[in-house]
Formats: sequence, structure tokens, C-alpha cells
Amino acid sequence: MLRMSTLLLRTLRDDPADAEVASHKLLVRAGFIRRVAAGIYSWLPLGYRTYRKIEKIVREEMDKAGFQEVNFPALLPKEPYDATNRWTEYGPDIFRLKDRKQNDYLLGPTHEEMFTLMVKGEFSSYKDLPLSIYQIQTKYRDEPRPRSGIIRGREFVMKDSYSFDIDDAGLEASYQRHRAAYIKTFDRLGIKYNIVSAMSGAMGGSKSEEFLAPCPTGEDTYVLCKACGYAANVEAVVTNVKPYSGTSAPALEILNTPNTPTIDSLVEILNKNYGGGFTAADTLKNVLLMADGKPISVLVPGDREVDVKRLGANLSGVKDLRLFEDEDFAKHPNLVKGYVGPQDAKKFGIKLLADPRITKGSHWVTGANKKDTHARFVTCGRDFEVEQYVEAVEIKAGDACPTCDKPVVIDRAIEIGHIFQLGRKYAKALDLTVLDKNGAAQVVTMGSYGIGVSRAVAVIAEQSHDEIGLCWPAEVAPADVHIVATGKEDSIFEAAEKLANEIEAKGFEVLFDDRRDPSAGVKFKDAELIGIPKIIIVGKALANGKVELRDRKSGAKEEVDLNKVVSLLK
RNA sequence: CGGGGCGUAGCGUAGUGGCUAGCGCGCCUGCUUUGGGAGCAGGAGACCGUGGGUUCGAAUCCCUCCGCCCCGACCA
Repeated sequence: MLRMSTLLLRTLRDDPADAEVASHKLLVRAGFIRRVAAGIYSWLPLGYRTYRKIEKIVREEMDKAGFQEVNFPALLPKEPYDATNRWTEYGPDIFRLKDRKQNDYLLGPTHEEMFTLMVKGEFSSYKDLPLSIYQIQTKYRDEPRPRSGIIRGREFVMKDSYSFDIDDAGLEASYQRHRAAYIKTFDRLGIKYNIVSAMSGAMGGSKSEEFLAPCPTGEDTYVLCKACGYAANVEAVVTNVKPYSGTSAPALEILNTPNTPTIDSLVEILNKNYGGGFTAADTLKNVLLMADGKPISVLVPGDREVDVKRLGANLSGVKDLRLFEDEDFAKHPNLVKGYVGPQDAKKFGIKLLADPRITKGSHWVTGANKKDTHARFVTCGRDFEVEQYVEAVEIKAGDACPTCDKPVVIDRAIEIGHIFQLGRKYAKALDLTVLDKNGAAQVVTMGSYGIGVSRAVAVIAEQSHDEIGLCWPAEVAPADVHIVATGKEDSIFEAAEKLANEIEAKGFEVLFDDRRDPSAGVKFKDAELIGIPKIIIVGKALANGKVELRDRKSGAKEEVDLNKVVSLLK
């Protein structure tokens, strides 16, 4: 039994000055967590109880799925990370340190290498596979900007699993087992979530899905179709384009369009000098970018923006992608800023890419590669050839859903889980092979699966609170029942104590507010702030043999017989 | 890394050159109170982030550094 009279807890009346989001404010005010440094938090007793319950549920579901728990140190030598080049590639996000002999160490930000090496050290036959192992462990990432309290910390607890299979079919099966286990886990945790495609399988990337908990303060945006349930990261949205069905255009015509470096100014002059009815959607925007130092041109409709992040995610092999800057234009005098057209791309030696919306046969108003000049009836497939189609435009609310064509919405969420098919990258780099039936060495294929365990505390708080405090789902609340004794008579406190013991004997966890000094109001406020699902008030009504039973979430109150209240608990 | 804001007691804050740094919450003592963050009286608690400078005098003005928060960039 937890007694408020001795519990290491001091609730706060005011929101902490450094907190912005609800979960952060409430977890601090309710005495669950305290900040130690940016993105680094301590757990107080109530918070740690909730944290441990979440951890327990995660562990139970992993074990049920047949995955084996292991544990790695957080303090790791540099060498394994050198083997995969991540000591360098991970950059400043790694916490690095040296031992007394000046050898390099790091605090593990993620453990692919260690898992791979562990399996390599023990197993060497296809008969040993499939294997899935996991750990629940503290990770360290020196985030450029920790934020939102416990949601994005520099030290956090993650459950990470890895699957090892001999072939792609095995990987797919392991992936599905993890997916199913995650669904059970998050359902038990009482988290609302969507499973979102994170990378397009069609583009040849590895399969990957994120579990996103919708939440207005979330830092991830994703696309959701309320009609059919389709959900995807903006990067992964695949545009469904119908073939061009309009009429074919007359021959390309050069237009005199002085002072029209922007789409708006172009549309204005088109409507003035070349018959009305033009909109930005009739024009073709030629966006120039530098891809690993080489200029490329990406075509999008004039009423659309290029989403560089999304474009980059869909251009496999490109590491560094950025928009053209003035000095790039200076180096490529053929490309006239504001008047670029695709017609001469081949001549200029520029790779021509296009959003799928630029369909074969469609014709556009676009630049004529000469200052103050545009061209119309510029037809795709006739006047220019697209070298490669790529998802490039910024996805907007109202865009057609890829699966059902209804308009989509853009929603915000917090990532609570991520599953993906890693493939053979780490196995290859660390030479993890097993012998197959024929005695030939085969590189193992891996999957990687993560759940933000400490983050889940904040996500549940974020999704489950109201104006007056937290409202924990039963499975993760720091206790099952919060008994509040009010009044000054010893008899009340004695009766409450007796009740607390009875309830505890039935297997419920009890938080007992046995404080004599604070007034009833203070105790009620604290109970509401802490958010234990069932609150029993022992006070005035005791004279009639009754206590009050409250449901924190619904606010429902009822007076019930003291000796019947135990049977009314779930 | 770019932009903005901030740093005064455990928490929230007032104090723009001049007496002993003020208030609320919380904490301690006593009395009264006890179903919605009680009242009265007394008390403890502050290197005003750090270092330097200007000044007769600095929490207050200037500079350095450190730390924190927000937006963006970046990132699972």
C-alpha cells in the first residue's frame, strides 16, 4: 500500500515554466517525473510505477510472441560501430567518451551491431533460425533539440528487437509476428494509434511501418484517409495518376512574357495577353536541385510545391539534396532563373525528373530557357522526355487517397513503434552468415523493431488527460484504487485503513491518502491530478455506512455501502 | 546550426542604477479549521546562472561563457 503521508511526492499547483505540452506539465505537476538536464529525467515513485507497468506489458507481449529477452550494456566500445561505419555516420548524435587509457567508447544510441554480433557468436546453422531477440534498455542520443519533456529525450528507454532469418520469406513472417505483437501491446496499453506505411515498397525500399499515436502536439505528420483508413507518412504516399485524357496540343509556341519570374506573375500576364482562363495548375514549374553535387530538374504542376524531404526519400541513392542557390545558377548560365523549361534539358545535360502528375501527352505553359520568355503547348513526350518519375510534390489535405480516391487529411502524431525489414546490411557488414542445407554460407536477413517505452508514458498521458489532471488507463495506472479519507475523526481514518487493507487483500493496488492535515479539497485535487482510475472517498457518508465511489475518467460518483464497495471494483 | 525568448528560495514570479531583494505556493512551530487547493500568528529558506567590466553604488547597464525553453534545420 502506498500511503500519501509518507510517499515521496509533492504535487505542484503551477505548471512548470519550461513545459509546453500537456503530458510534460501534468507529469511534472503530479509528481511523476523531474527534470535533471535537457532531455534527461528522473522518475519519482508514482511515475516509476506507471513506467514499470508499461515495461511489464511490453515484456509480456514479447515473451508471448516467443521472442527472447537479452540485455546489452549501454556503455560500448567503438569497434563494432566502426565496422558498420556508424561511429562516423551517426555524427554528433552519439554521446562519446574515453576511458583512462584514451580508448573511445560510446553510449549506445541503438544496438544493431551488438545484436548481430551476439547471434554471430553463438549460431552458425540455418537450423538455428528463425530467431527473434529483444531487450528493454536505456538509449542515449544527443538530440539536436530534445523537447516536450519525456517525449523526445536524450536518455530514454526503448524496447528493441531484431529478427534473423535465412531468406526473405522468413523475414516477412518474422515481421508479421512482430506486427501482431505490437498490435496486442498497444491495445493493452490503451493507446490510440494508426499503423502507417513509412516507406514505399513499390519504390524498392525495405518494408517499414510506424505505429503513430494521433495527438495534436505530435511532431510527425502523416496522411490519413478517413473513408478507407489508409495511412502513410507523407514520404510514402504514392500518387495515383490517371493517364492524360485531354486533347493533344498544337505545336509549341513561344510567348513574350516580360517580368514573370514567378508563377503568379506568369498567370497574370497569360490571362491578360493570351486569352483568359489560366491558373497556376496550367503551368509547369521546373524546380532545380543539387543532388550530390549534380544539378537535376524536377517538374511539378505550377500550383504545387516541391517537398524536398519527400523527394529525397524517394530518390534512392541520393544522400545530399538541396534546392538551387544563386551561385548554382551562376555556374549554369543556360538555366535562366524564373524561365527554366524542360525542352532543353537533354541539351543542357541536366537529368529531368517529374512528379507523376506530369503525365505523357499533357501540355503546359512553362519557361523557354530565355529571360522574359515562356512557351505554351509544351507537351510531355513530344517536346520533352521525362527521364525518371518520382514523388516530389508536397502532399496537401484534400489530395486524393491512393486507395479510394477520397480526399485525405493531414494529421499529427507521436511515433510509439516502428517495425522494419532491415535486410542484409548489418549482417553483411559484420559477416553474419549461416550454413544452408547444402553447406553454403548464406548472409542472414534481419528485421528491426522498436517501441519507445518511456515515451509511451508521455503518449498515454497526452491521450488520456483532461483540464484537471491525468486519467490513466487501468493497466498502467500507478495504482488501481485511490482511497481518500476526509474529516478529522479517527474513526474515519480507521475505517478507511480497514477498507484499504480489504481491497488490497483482493489483489488491488491501493494508494491511500491518510494525511491528517490537508483539507478535503486538497486531497480531491491531488487525486484528480494523479489520475488513478477509481477513487473512493471515506468521509461524511460513513455515518450512514456509505462511501463515495468515483470514476476518474467519466467523473461519475455514487454512494455505496461500505461493505459492498469491494465487490464493485472491476 | 539559424531565429526568438528566458535564467531571482523546492515551484511560480515581482523588482529597468540607490535603504536589509518583495510576493504567492510549498516547508517548519502554535492555535483555530476539515466535502473542493482553509484562517491567524510566528519562522526557516536566495552567491539574483558564471566570470569580467562600467559606476560612489549593479539583480538592474555592457561584454564573455554556461544553462533552459520555443520555432526552423536535423533526427528515431
